[in-house]
Amino acid sequence: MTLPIKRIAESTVRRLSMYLRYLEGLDGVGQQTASSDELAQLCGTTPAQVRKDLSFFGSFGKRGLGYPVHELSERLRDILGLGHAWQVVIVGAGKIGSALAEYRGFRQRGFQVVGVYDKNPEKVGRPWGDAMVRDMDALADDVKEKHVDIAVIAIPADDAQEVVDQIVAAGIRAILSFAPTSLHVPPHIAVKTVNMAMELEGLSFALTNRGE
Amino acid sequence: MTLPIKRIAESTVRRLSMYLRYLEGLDGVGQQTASSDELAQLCGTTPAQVRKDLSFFGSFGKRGLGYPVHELSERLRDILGLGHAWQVVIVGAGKIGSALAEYRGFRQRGFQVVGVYDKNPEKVGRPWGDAMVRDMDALADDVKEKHVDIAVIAIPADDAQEVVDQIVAAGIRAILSFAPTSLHVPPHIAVKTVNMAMELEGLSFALTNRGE
DNA sequence: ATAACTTTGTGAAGAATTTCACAAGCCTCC
DNA sequence: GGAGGCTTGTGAAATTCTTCACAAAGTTAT
Repeated sequence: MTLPIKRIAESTVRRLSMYLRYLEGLDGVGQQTASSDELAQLCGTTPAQVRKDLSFFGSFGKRGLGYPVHELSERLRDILGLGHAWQVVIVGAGKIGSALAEYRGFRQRGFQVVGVYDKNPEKVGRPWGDAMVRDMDALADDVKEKHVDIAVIAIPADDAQEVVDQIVAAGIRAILSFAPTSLHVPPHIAVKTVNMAMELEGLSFALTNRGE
Repeated sequence: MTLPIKRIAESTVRRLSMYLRYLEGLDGVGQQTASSDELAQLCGTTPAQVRKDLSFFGSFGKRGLGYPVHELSERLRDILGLGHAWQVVIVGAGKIGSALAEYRGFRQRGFQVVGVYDKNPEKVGRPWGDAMVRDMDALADDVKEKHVDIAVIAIPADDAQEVVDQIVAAGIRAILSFAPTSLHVPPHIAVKTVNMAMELEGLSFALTNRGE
């Protein structure tokens, strides 16, 4: 793969992820090639955007024909690092953690859940898929010993920063947070936050101020 | 409120939502004023960004002093349209829908869940909070009759577009989707999509290509 | 083999967003 | 009431991201 010299925009990465999803769909029904125009329509973007995004990483298409569906899928999986078997822990055994556990795409894509943690004694010890819920006290040690890559934070906002500090100290490398708070971490840690309140309020704003 | 002449960037709206969250916290502990610097640190952004964001809507601060916490909270609630009692339906009675139902901030902020729908006959009729799960067939009619504003889509990607088409025809105005697919809607409909796979793959990318 | 058609890859232009930097305003203290 | 210290509000600059537009290259048909 041509290494990205420039910093790649987050929006580009998000779109790559989307291209991959649709390419896999096309691959599944045996389609051989797809044009930037077709991908753009599927993903709700523009052909120029598709071509530009892909061009950061190399030139994968054939002029006059489009992109080879199967091969581009593989390339995108490489680019996105989906070849690895990332070690994931889920922190918080509530509904959100539960929803995540149910989510198939998780394991399918190489995200391997190696532990679920909760501080509530009633939940500790309960079965959870193949494993069981462990006590939060064990989290930091486990992260260190098992070289966990990613932690999914599904606990209340007030507890989140403290837990994050612990697992950062224990060597976590990336965090996906569902806690409605901004997390402070050292710059080498990758963080994504999904904030439902923010999304809803974005809709509320759109409904209120539309037509402007 | 000074009406926004310019189109307001989505990123700005997201930050407004975050400012509001922290301002409410400060208000709760009786803090009278907050500077753009303090807000920026809390929210993980820059003071200039805070001031610029707020300046789109008016000038709420006092030089030398900062922003009045309580008053700015109220203004932000107005701006974000959180005075309304938005009517919300949840489509899909699975784990994600369930997690949403559990989410307090929902009702707190004026989002009123008036119905939960599922096409699975086993789930239809089950209790759900105060109400019960209704059959998906009733969704479009209910949206029309009850003037539902927002639909939360928590069903598989393959079913999502069809349902969305129905409720758009029935007069829905905004959609929050958890289906990992891009939804096609007329331009006057507000749509937000939360895509867990995309977030995880963003982290995978960061872990793979960091240090560049 | 040629012509007509399609589609990529990409500099350059354009648009959007963030950051800078500083004048103006408000507060406090003496 | 004047000086000193903060902090806002905001044009302008810088940066980032998207769109344009077209040459180059491949395909298909004849």
